[in-house]
Amino acid sequence: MPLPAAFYARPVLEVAPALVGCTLTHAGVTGVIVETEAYHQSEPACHAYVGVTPRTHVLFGPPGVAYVYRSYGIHALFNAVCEPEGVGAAVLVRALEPLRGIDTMRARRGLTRPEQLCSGPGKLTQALAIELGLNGSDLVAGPVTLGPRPPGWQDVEIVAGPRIGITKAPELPWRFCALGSRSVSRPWPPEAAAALRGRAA
DNA sequence: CATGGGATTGACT
DNA sequence: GTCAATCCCATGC
Repeated sequence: MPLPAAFYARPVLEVAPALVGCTLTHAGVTGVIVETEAYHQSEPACHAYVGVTPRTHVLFGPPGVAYVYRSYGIHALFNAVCEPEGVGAAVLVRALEPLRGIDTMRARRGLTRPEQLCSGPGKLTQALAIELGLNGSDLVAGPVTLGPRPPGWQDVEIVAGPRIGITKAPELPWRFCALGSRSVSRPWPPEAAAALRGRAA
């Protein structure tokens, strides 16, 4: 069963870490989310910061809807719209661990190693065949759906750090990663690496 | 209507 | 480490 729309109708800073460990499914393949970032209209790194425009109106619409946009003219980036209707906010999904349909992902990406198939926001949309036409689509009815944490991911440890690749509001620790995953887009913040070293091997 | 800047990736020095 | 590719759209004249 997909996550219900009410899951997304909460503060984006609650939803972003809650989505780590959950599944993302489209076009025959599924991955487990291991990295997310939160974006909110109150801070300038968020596209919704400029208010309602043709580009951002999906962000201000009902929660539980996909926001897909083109980055650097090349890549599609996938977000889940959050907060009640009228508030512009979304969670960017930055990395997955492949779970089902790995050979399909390999064919789409032209790569073999599982940890490289979805280890970045532009990579996972390629592996899942998520394109701009899915902007505004319903994440409960599909075709893109998110599901609850599968077995083995119930108690995933989550670490927070600064967001990646932005120039505005870079200080906010609004990036959330599954501690220990090798499929994240960039290494964890230093504190997280220290936490990893501190645990039993 | 012209311009400039990205929530990135992969190839190359 | 550096850098180009490539396109949508917000902004300003």
